[in-house]
Amino acid sequence: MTTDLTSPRRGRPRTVATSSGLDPAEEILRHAAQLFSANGLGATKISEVAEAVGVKPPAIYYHFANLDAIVEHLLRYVVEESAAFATRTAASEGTSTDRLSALVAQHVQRLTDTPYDLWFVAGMSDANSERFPEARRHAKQWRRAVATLFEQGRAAGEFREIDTVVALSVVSGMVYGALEAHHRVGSTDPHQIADMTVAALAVKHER
Amino acid sequence: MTTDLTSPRRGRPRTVATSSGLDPAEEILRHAAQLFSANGLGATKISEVAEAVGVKPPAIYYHFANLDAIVEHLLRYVVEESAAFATRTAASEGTSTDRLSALVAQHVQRLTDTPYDLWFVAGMSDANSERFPEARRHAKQWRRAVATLFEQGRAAGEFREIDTVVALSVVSGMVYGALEAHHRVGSTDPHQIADMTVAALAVKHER
DNA sequence: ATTATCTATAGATCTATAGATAATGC
DNA sequence: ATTATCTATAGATCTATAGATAATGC
Repeated sequence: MTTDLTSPRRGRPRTVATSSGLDPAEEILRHAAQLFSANGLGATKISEVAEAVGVKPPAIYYHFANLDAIVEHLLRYVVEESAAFATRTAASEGTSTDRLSALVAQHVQRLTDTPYDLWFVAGMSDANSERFPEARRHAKQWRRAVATLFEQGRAAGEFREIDTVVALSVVSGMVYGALEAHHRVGSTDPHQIADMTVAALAVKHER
Repeated sequence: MTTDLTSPRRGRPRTVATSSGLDPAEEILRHAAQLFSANGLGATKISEVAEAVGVKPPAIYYHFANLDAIVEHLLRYVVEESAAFATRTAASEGTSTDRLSALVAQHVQRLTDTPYDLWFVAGMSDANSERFPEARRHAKQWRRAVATLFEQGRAAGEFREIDTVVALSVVSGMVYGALEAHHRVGSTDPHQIADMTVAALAVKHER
Protein backbone atom coordinates (compact mmCIF):
# COMPACT_ATOMS: atom_id res chain seq x y z
CA MET A 1 0.00 0.00 0.00
CA THR A 2 1.85 3.06 -1.30
CA THR A 3 0.27 6.21 0.13
CA ASP A 4 2.20 8.36 -2.35
CA LEU A 5 1.35 11.84 -1.14
CA THR A 6 4.00 13.46 -3.31
CA SER A 7 4.92 12.59 -6.88
CA PRO A 8 6.69 9.22 -7.03
CA ARG A 9 10.46 9.52 -7.02
CA ARG A 10 13.23 7.03 -6.79
CA GLY A 11 16.23 7.24 -4.55
CA ARG A 12 16.82 8.19 -0.97
CA PRO A 13 13.94 10.06 0.63
CA ARG A 14 14.37 12.92 3.06
CA THR A 15 15.55 12.07 6.51
CA VAL A 16 12.58 11.77 8.81
CA ALA A 17 13.81 14.69 10.90
CA THR A 18 11.81 17.41 9.14
CA SER A 19 9.26 15.18 7.48
CA SER A 20 6.69 17.55 6.05
CA GLY A 21 5.90 15.75 2.83
CA LEU A 22 7.67 18.35 0.73
CA ASP A 23 10.44 18.24 -1.85
CA PRO A 24 13.80 18.93 -0.26
CA ALA A 25 14.20 21.87 -2.64
CA GLU A 26 10.80 23.25 -1.65
CA GLU A 27 11.68 22.85 2.00
CA ILE A 28 14.87 24.81 1.43
CA LEU A 29 13.05 27.62 -0.39
CA ARG A 30 10.52 28.07 2.41
CA HIS A 31 13.05 28.10 5.21
CA ALA A 32 15.36 30.39 3.26
CA ALA A 33 12.56 32.90 2.57
CA GLN A 34 11.65 32.84 6.22
CA LEU A 35 15.24 33.55 7.26
CA PHE A 36 15.69 36.28 4.66
CA SER A 37 12.55 37.96 5.97
CA ALA A 38 13.49 37.58 9.62
CA ASN A 39 17.17 38.51 9.49
CA GLY A 40 17.72 40.14 6.14
CA LEU A 41 18.98 38.78 2.89
CA GLY A 42 22.59 39.78 3.34
CA ALA A 43 22.74 38.48 6.87
CA THR A 44 21.61 34.96 5.96
CA LYS A 45 24.23 32.24 5.44
CA ILE A 46 23.95 28.91 3.66
CA SER A 47 24.87 27.32 6.95
CA GLU A 48 21.88 28.94 8.65
CA VAL A 49 19.52 27.74 5.95
CA ALA A 50 20.92 24.24 6.36
CA GLU A 51 20.39 24.35 10.10
CA ALA A 52 16.82 25.61 9.68
CA VAL A 53 16.06 22.82 7.23
CA GLY A 54 17.72 20.30 9.49
CA VAL A 55 20.60 19.16 7.29
CA LYS A 56 24.33 19.87 6.95
CA PRO A 57 25.46 22.65 4.56
CA PRO A 58 26.63 20.34 1.74
CA ALA A 59 23.09 19.01 1.36
CA ILE A 60 21.96 22.47 0.28
CA TYR A 61 24.51 22.54 -2.52
CA TYR A 62 23.00 19.42 -3.98
CA HIS A 63 19.83 21.41 -4.73
CA PHE A 64 21.11 24.94 -5.36
CA ALA A 65 24.46 26.20 -6.65
CA ASN A 66 24.62 28.86 -3.91
CA LEU A 67 22.54 31.29 -1.87
CA ASP A 68 21.90 33.59 -4.81
CA ALA A 69 20.34 30.72 -6.74
CA ILE A 70 17.82 30.33 -3.93
CA VAL A 71 17.04 34.04 -3.96
CA GLU A 72 16.68 34.06 -7.73
CA HIS A 73 14.24 31.20 -7.55
CA LEU A 74 12.11 33.05 -5.01
CA LEU A 75 12.25 36.32 -6.91
CA ARG A 76 11.28 34.79 -10.22
CA TYR A 77 8.18 33.41 -8.56
CA VAL A 78 7.05 36.97 -7.83
CA VAL A 79 8.22 39.45 -10.37
CA GLU A 80 7.78 37.55 -13.60
CA GLU A 81 4.01 37.33 -13.39
CA SER A 82 3.48 40.78 -11.88
CA ALA A 83 5.59 42.43 -14.56
CA ALA A 84 3.59 40.75 -17.31
CA PHE A 85 0.28 41.69 -15.68
CA ALA A 86 1.38 45.29 -15.19
CA THR A 87 2.48 45.69 -18.79
CA ARG A 88 -0.77 44.19 -20.05
CA THR A 89 -2.82 46.41 -17.75
CA ALA A 90 -1.00 49.60 -18.73
CA ALA A 91 -1.90 48.90 -22.36
CA SER A 92 -5.54 47.99 -21.72
CA GLU A 93 -8.79 49.96 -21.70
CA GLY A 94 -10.46 51.74 -18.79
CA THR A 95 -9.78 54.62 -16.43
CA SER A 96 -6.24 54.94 -15.10
CA THR A 97 -7.63 54.78 -11.59
CA ASP A 98 -9.29 51.42 -12.15
CA ARG A 99 -6.31 49.97 -13.96
CA LEU A 100 -3.76 51.14 -11.40
CA SER A 101 -5.99 49.74 -8.70
CA ALA A 102 -6.16 46.36 -10.46
CA LEU A 103 -2.40 46.32 -10.92
CA VAL A 104 -1.69 46.99 -7.25
CA ALA A 105 -4.26 44.44 -6.13
CA GLN A 106 -2.74 41.75 -8.36
CA HIS A 107 0.78 42.45 -7.13
CA VAL A 108 -0.17 42.42 -3.46
CA GLN A 109 -2.18 39.26 -4.05
CA ARG A 110 0.81 37.62 -5.73
CA LEU A 111 3.18 38.65 -2.94
CA THR A 112 0.98 37.52 -0.09
CA ASP A 113 -0.81 34.47 -1.43
CA THR A 114 2.24 32.19 -1.47
CA PRO A 115 3.78 29.54 0.74
CA TYR A 116 6.86 31.77 1.07
CA ASP A 117 7.41 34.67 3.44
CA LEU A 118 8.36 37.28 0.87
CA TRP A 119 8.66 40.19 3.28
CA PHE A 120 12.37 40.35 2.51
CA VAL A 121 11.57 41.32 -1.07
CA ALA A 122 10.28 44.67 0.19
CA GLY A 123 13.64 45.51 1.69
CA MET A 124 15.52 44.81 -1.51
CA SER A 125 14.31 47.62 -3.72
CA ASP A 126 17.03 48.21 -6.28
CA ALA A 127 20.02 47.84 -4.02
CA ASN A 128 20.79 44.15 -4.07
CA SER A 129 19.06 43.51 -7.33
CA GLU A 130 22.20 44.11 -9.35
CA ARG A 131 23.09 40.61 -8.29
CA PHE A 132 19.84 39.39 -9.81
CA PRO A 133 19.67 40.77 -13.34
CA GLU A 134 16.53 38.92 -14.32
CA ALA A 135 14.57 40.13 -11.30
CA ARG A 136 15.95 43.60 -11.87
CA ARG A 137 14.69 43.57 -15.43
CA HIS A 138 11.22 42.51 -14.36
CA ALA A 139 11.15 45.06 -11.55
CA LYS A 140 12.05 47.78 -14.02
CA GLN A 141 9.34 46.59 -16.37
CA TRP A 142 6.82 46.73 -13.56
CA ARG A 143 7.87 50.25 -12.61
CA ARG A 144 7.70 51.40 -16.21
CA ALA A 145 4.12 50.12 -16.50
CA VAL A 146 3.11 51.87 -13.28
CA ALA A 147 4.78 55.08 -14.44
CA THR A 148 2.99 54.98 -17.78
CA LEU A 149 -0.32 54.34 -16.11
CA PHE A 150 0.17 57.17 -13.63
CA GLU A 151 1.12 59.63 -16.34
CA GLN A 152 -1.95 58.73 -18.35
CA GLY A 153 -4.12 59.31 -15.30
CA ARG A 154 -2.39 62.55 -14.43
CA ALA A 155 -2.91 63.85 -17.97
CA ALA A 156 -6.56 62.82 -17.75
CA GLY A 157 -7.01 64.77 -14.52
CA GLU A 158 -7.54 61.68 -12.39
CA PHE A 159 -4.29 61.95 -10.45
CA ARG A 160 -2.43 64.73 -8.66
CA GLU A 161 0.09 66.89 -10.46
CA ILE A 162 3.09 65.31 -8.78
CA ASP A 163 6.36 63.95 -10.02
CA THR A 164 6.18 60.46 -11.50
CA VAL A 165 9.03 59.29 -9.28
CA VAL A 166 7.08 60.37 -6.22
CA ALA A 167 3.97 58.58 -7.48
CA LEU A 168 6.01 55.42 -8.04
CA SER A 169 7.30 55.67 -4.50
CA VAL A 170 3.77 55.97 -3.19
CA VAL A 171 2.78 52.81 -5.04
CA SER A 172 5.79 50.80 -3.94
CA GLY A 173 5.37 52.21 -0.44
CA MET A 174 1.82 50.94 -0.28
CA VAL A 175 2.94 47.54 -1.51
CA TYR A 176 5.62 47.61 1.17
CA GLY A 177 2.98 48.45 3.76
CA ALA A 178 0.81 45.57 2.60
CA LEU A 179 3.71 43.15 2.90
CA GLU A 180 4.50 44.49 6.35
CA ALA A 181 0.93 43.97 7.50
CA HIS A 182 0.97 40.49 6.01
CA HIS A 183 4.24 39.73 7.74
CA ARG A 184 3.01 41.10 11.05
CA VAL A 185 -0.49 39.78 11.32
CA GLY A 186 -0.90 37.57 8.27
CA SER A 187 -4.00 39.23 6.93
CA THR A 188 -4.10 41.60 4.00
CA ASP A 189 -6.88 42.61 1.65
CA PRO A 190 -5.29 43.39 -1.73
CA HIS A 191 -8.29 45.37 -2.91
CA GLN A 192 -8.33 47.50 0.20
CA ILE A 193 -4.66 48.33 -0.31
CA ALA A 194 -5.28 49.09 -3.98
CA ASP A 195 -8.17 51.35 -3.08
CA MET A 196 -6.06 53.34 -0.62
CA THR A 197 -3.24 53.61 -3.12
CA VAL A 198 -5.39 55.30 -5.74
CA ALA A 199 -6.97 57.43 -3.01
CA ALA A 200 -3.51 58.72 -2.10
CA LEU A 201 -2.78 59.65 -5.71
CA ALA A 202 -6.24 60.99 -6.63
CA VAL A 203 -6.73 64.71 -7.18
CA LYS A 204 -8.10 66.42 -4.13
CA HIS A 205 -11.69 67.47 -4.48
CA GLU A 206 -13.53 70.09 -2.46
CA ARG A 207 -15.57 69.02 0.49
CA MET B 1 47.47 81.23 10.71
CA THR B 2 45.30 78.37 11.95
CA THR B 3 42.26 77.96 9.72
CA ASP B 4 40.61 75.69 12.29
CA LEU B 5 37.49 74.61 10.44
CA THR B 6 36.64 71.96 13.02
CA SER B 7 36.82 72.23 16.77
CA PRO B 8 40.44 72.28 18.01
CA ARG B 9 41.71 68.88 19.07
CA ARG B 10 45.05 67.58 20.16
CA GLY B 11 46.74 64.48 18.90
CA ARG B 12 47.25 62.93 15.56
CA PRO B 13 44.95 64.26 12.86
CA ARG B 14 43.33 62.17 10.16
CA THR B 15 45.55 60.90 7.41
CA VAL B 16 45.26 63.17 4.42
CA ALA B 17 43.82 60.37 2.30
CA THR B 18 40.16 61.16 2.91
CA SER B 19 40.59 64.72 4.10
CA SER B 20 37.08 66.10 4.26
CA GLY B 21 37.40 68.21 7.37
CA LEU B 22 35.22 65.84 9.42
CA ASP B 23 35.68 63.95 12.66
CA PRO B 24 36.92 60.44 12.04
CA ALA B 25 33.83 59.16 13.86
CA GLU B 26 31.54 61.28 11.69
CA GLU B 27 33.32 60.05 8.59
CA ILE B 28 32.73 56.47 9.71
CA LEU B 29 29.04 57.08 10.38
CA ARG B 30 28.44 58.56 6.94
CA HIS B 31 30.26 55.86 5.04
CA ALA B 32 28.63 53.14 7.13
CA ALA B 33 25.12 54.52 6.51
CA GLN B 34 25.87 54.70 2.82
CA LEU B 35 27.00 51.06 2.77
CA PHE B 36 24.05 49.87 4.86
CA SER B 37 21.71 51.57 2.40
CA ALA B 38 23.48 50.28 -0.68
CA ASN B 39 24.13 46.68 0.33
CA GLY B 40 21.96 46.05 3.34
CA LEU B 41 22.71 46.17 7.02
CA GLY B 42 23.45 42.50 7.46
CA ALA B 43 25.65 42.35 4.42
CA THR B 44 27.97 45.12 5.59
CA LYS B 45 31.24 44.22 7.33
CA ILE B 46 33.50 46.30 9.51
CA SER B 47 36.22 45.67 6.97
CA GLU B 48 34.09 47.20 4.21
CA VAL B 49 33.38 50.28 6.29
CA ALA B 50 37.11 50.62 6.93
CA GLU B 51 37.89 50.35 3.25
CA ALA B 52 35.23 52.94 2.39
CA VAL B 53 36.65 55.33 4.97
CA GLY B 54 40.17 54.65 3.77
CA VAL B 55 41.65 53.07 6.90
CA LYS B 56 42.45 49.58 8.16
CA PRO B 57 39.79 47.75 10.24
CA PRO B 58 41.45 48.30 13.64
CA ALA B 59 41.08 52.05 13.20
CA ILE B 60 37.29 51.61 13.27
CA TYR B 61 37.46 49.87 16.64
CA TYR B 62 39.12 52.88 18.13
CA HIS B 63 35.90 54.85 17.55
CA PHE B 64 33.18 52.21 17.88
CA ALA B 65 33.06 48.96 19.83
CA ASN B 66 31.61 47.10 16.83
CA LEU B 67 29.25 47.42 13.88
CA ASP B 68 26.15 47.43 16.04
CA ALA B 69 27.44 50.45 17.91
CA ILE B 70 27.58 52.32 14.61
CA VAL B 71 24.04 51.27 13.75
CA GLU B 72 22.80 52.26 17.18
CA HIS B 73 24.34 55.67 16.83
CA LEU B 74 22.60 56.20 13.47
CA LEU B 75 19.28 54.91 14.74
CA ARG B 76 19.26 57.05 17.84
CA TYR B 77 19.67 60.08 15.62
CA VAL B 78 16.35 59.27 13.97
CA VAL B 79 13.91 57.57 16.24
CA GLU B 80 14.44 59.41 19.49
CA GLU B 81 13.17 62.74 18.26
CA SER B 82 10.40 61.32 16.06
CA ALA B 83 9.06 59.20 18.90
CA ALA B 84 8.90 62.21 21.19
CA PHE B 85 7.23 64.35 18.56
CA ALA B 86 4.68 61.63 17.76
CA THR B 87 3.74 61.13 21.40
CA ARG B 88 3.34 64.87 21.92
CA THR B 89 1.25 65.20 18.76
CA ALA B 90 -1.05 62.32 19.64
CA ALA B 91 -1.86 64.08 22.91
CA SER B 92 -2.37 67.52 21.41
CA GLU B 93 -5.39 69.45 20.12
CA GLY B 94 -6.76 69.52 16.57
CA THR B 95 -8.30 67.17 14.02
CA SER B 96 -6.76 63.73 13.74
CA THR B 97 -6.16 64.38 10.07
CA ASP B 98 -4.09 67.49 10.73
CA ARG B 99 -2.14 65.90 13.55
CA LEU B 100 -1.38 62.69 11.66
CA SER B 101 -0.28 64.78 8.74
CA ALA B 102 2.06 66.81 10.94
CA LEU B 103 3.48 63.67 12.47
CA VAL B 104 4.27 62.08 9.12
CA ALA B 105 5.76 65.30 7.76
CA GLN B 106 8.04 65.63 10.78
CA HIS B 107 9.23 62.05 10.52
CA VAL B 108 9.94 62.22 6.80
CA GLN B 109 11.68 65.54 7.34
CA ARG B 110 13.83 64.01 10.05
CA LEU B 111 14.73 60.98 7.94
CA THR B 112 15.65 62.89 4.83
CA ASP B 113 17.18 66.10 6.12
CA THR B 114 20.37 64.54 7.44
CA PRO B 115 23.95 64.03 6.28
CA TYR B 116 23.36 60.26 6.47
CA ASP B 117 21.74 58.02 3.90
CA LEU B 118 19.12 56.45 6.12
CA TRP B 119 17.43 54.41 3.41
CA PHE B 120 18.57 51.26 5.20
CA VAL B 121 16.35 52.14 8.15
CA ALA B 122 13.29 51.47 6.00
CA GLY B 123 14.36 47.91 5.40
CA MET B 124 14.80 47.18 9.08
CA SER B 125 11.23 47.32 10.31
CA ASP B 126 11.07 45.15 13.40
CA ALA B 127 13.25 42.31 12.22
CA ASN B 128 16.76 43.35 13.15
CA SER B 129 15.66 45.74 15.83
CA GLU B 130 15.83 43.11 18.53
CA ARG B 131 19.53 43.76 18.39
CA PHE B 132 18.85 47.43 19.10
CA PRO B 133 16.57 47.56 22.12
CA GLU B 134 16.60 51.31 22.46
CA ALA B 135 15.63 51.90 18.84
CA ARG B 136 13.01 49.19 19.15
CA ARG B 137 11.50 50.94 22.15
CA HIS B 138 11.32 54.24 20.31
CA ALA B 139 9.90 52.62 17.20
CA LYS B 140 7.20 51.02 19.30
CA GLN B 141 6.45 54.34 20.95
CA TRP B 142 6.11 55.96 17.54
CA ARG B 143 3.76 53.23 16.32
CA ARG B 144 1.65 53.49 19.45
CA ALA B 145 1.22 57.23 18.92
CA VAL B 146 0.23 56.72 15.29
CA ALA B 147 -2.22 53.98 16.29
CA THR B 148 -3.82 56.19 18.92
CA LEU B 149 -4.13 59.06 16.52
CA PHE B 150 -5.66 56.87 13.83
CA GLU B 151 -8.18 55.38 16.21
CA GLN B 152 -9.24 58.83 17.38
CA GLY B 153 -9.75 59.89 13.77
CA ARG B 154 -11.59 56.71 12.89
CA ALA B 155 -13.96 57.21 15.83
CA ALA B 156 -14.49 60.81 14.74
CA GLY B 157 -15.44 59.71 11.22
CA GLU B 158 -12.35 61.23 9.63
CA PHE B 159 -10.70 57.95 8.70
CA ARG B 160 -11.85 54.73 7.06
CA GLU B 161 -13.20 51.85 9.08
CA ILE B 162 -10.12 49.71 8.65
CA ASP B 163 -7.97 47.72 11.01
CA THR B 164 -5.45 49.76 12.98
CA VAL B 165 -2.64 47.44 11.91
CA VAL B 166 -3.48 48.09 8.28
CA ALA B 167 -3.55 51.83 8.89
CA LEU B 168 -0.16 51.63 10.56
CA SER B 169 1.19 49.77 7.57
CA VAL B 170 -0.13 52.45 5.27
CA VAL B 171 1.67 55.11 7.29
CA SER B 172 4.95 53.25 7.47
CA GLY B 173 4.58 52.32 3.81
CA MET B 174 4.27 55.97 2.85
CA VAL B 175 7.32 56.80 4.95
CA TYR B 176 9.14 53.98 3.19
CA GLY B 177 8.09 55.41 -0.17
CA ALA B 178 9.36 58.83 0.82
CA LEU B 179 12.72 57.38 1.80
CA GLU B 180 12.88 55.47 -1.44
CA ALA B 181 12.21 58.59 -3.47
CA HIS B 182 14.81 60.44 -1.43
CA HIS B 183 17.33 57.65 -1.98
CA ARG B 184 16.57 57.49 -5.70
CA VAL B 185 16.39 61.09 -6.72
CA GLY B 186 17.26 63.02 -3.59
CA SER B 187 14.17 65.18 -3.50
CA THR B 188 11.23 64.67 -1.21
CA ASP B 189 8.53 67.03 0.01
CA PRO B 190 7.53 65.91 3.52
CA HIS B 191 4.24 67.79 3.41
CA GLN B 192 3.27 66.28 0.08
CA ILE B 193 3.90 62.80 1.49
CA ALA B 194 1.93 63.64 4.62
CA ASP B 195 -0.95 64.93 2.53
CA MET B 196 -1.11 61.74 0.47
CA THR B 197 -0.91 59.61 3.60
CA VAL B 198 -4.00 61.15 5.14
CA ALA B 199 -5.72 61.05 1.73
CA ALA B 200 -5.16 57.29 1.64
CA LEU B 201 -6.71 56.88 5.08
CA ALA B 202 -9.55 59.40 4.71
CA VAL B 203 -13.15 58.21 4.43
CA LYS B 204 -14.31 58.02 0.86
CA HIS B 205 -16.80 60.72 -0.01
CA GLU B 206 -19.24 60.79 -2.91
CA ARG B 207 -18.21 62.51 -6.07
C1' DA C 1 50.01 63.39 27.16
C1' DT C 2 46.60 62.65 23.75
C1' DT C 3 44.61 61.15 19.53
C1' DA C 4 44.60 58.11 15.84
C1' DT C 5 46.41 55.08 13.16
C1' DC C 6 49.20 50.95 11.80
C1' DT C 7 51.06 45.74 11.60
C1' DA C 8 50.45 41.20 13.13
C1' DT C 9 47.65 37.72 14.52
C1' DA C 10 44.55 34.34 17.20
C1' DG C 11 40.14 32.36 16.78
C1' DA C 12 36.04 31.82 14.66
C1' DT C 13 33.25 31.27 10.76
C1' DC C 14 31.56 30.32 6.21
C1' DT C 15 31.67 28.56 1.27
C1' DA C 16 32.13 25.03 -1.66
C1' DT C 17 34.21 20.76 -3.18
C1' DA C 18 35.65 15.68 -2.90
C1' DG C 19 34.45 11.37 -1.82
C1' DA C 20 31.85 8.02 0.91
C1' DT C 21 27.46 6.21 2.22
C1' DA C 22 22.58 5.28 2.68
C1' DA C 23 17.97 4.28 0.97
C1' DT C 24 14.94 3.64 -2.41
C1' DG C 25 12.87 1.86 -7.34
C1' DC C 26 13.82 -0.65 -11.70
C1' DA D 1 20.86 3.35 -11.13
C1' DT D 2 19.18 7.32 -8.79
C1' DT D 3 18.46 10.53 -5.18
C1' DA D 4 20.01 12.63 -1.19
C1' DT D 5 22.61 12.98 2.41
C1' DC D 6 26.93 12.73 5.25
C1' DT D 7 32.11 13.57 6.92
C1' DA D 8 36.26 15.92 6.13
C1' DT D 9 38.55 19.70 4.60
C1' DA D 10 41.01 23.47 1.78
C1' DG D 11 40.83 28.29 1.27
C1' DA D 12 39.02 32.49 2.17
C1' DT D 13 37.25 35.85 5.13
C1' DC D 14 36.08 38.58 9.10
C1' DT D 15 36.21 40.19 14.07
C1' DA D 16 38.61 41.94 17.60
C1' DT D 17 42.72 42.39 20.41
C1' DA D 18 47.78 43.45 21.49
C1' DG D 19 51.33 46.31 20.89
C1' DA D 20 53.97 49.62 18.18
C1' DT D 21 54.13 54.05 16.00
C1' DA D 22 53.12 58.64 14.34
C1' DA D 23 51.62 63.39 14.80
C1' DT D 24 49.97 66.92 17.24
C1' DG D 25 49.24 70.38 21.59
C1' DC D 26 50.51 71.46 26.44
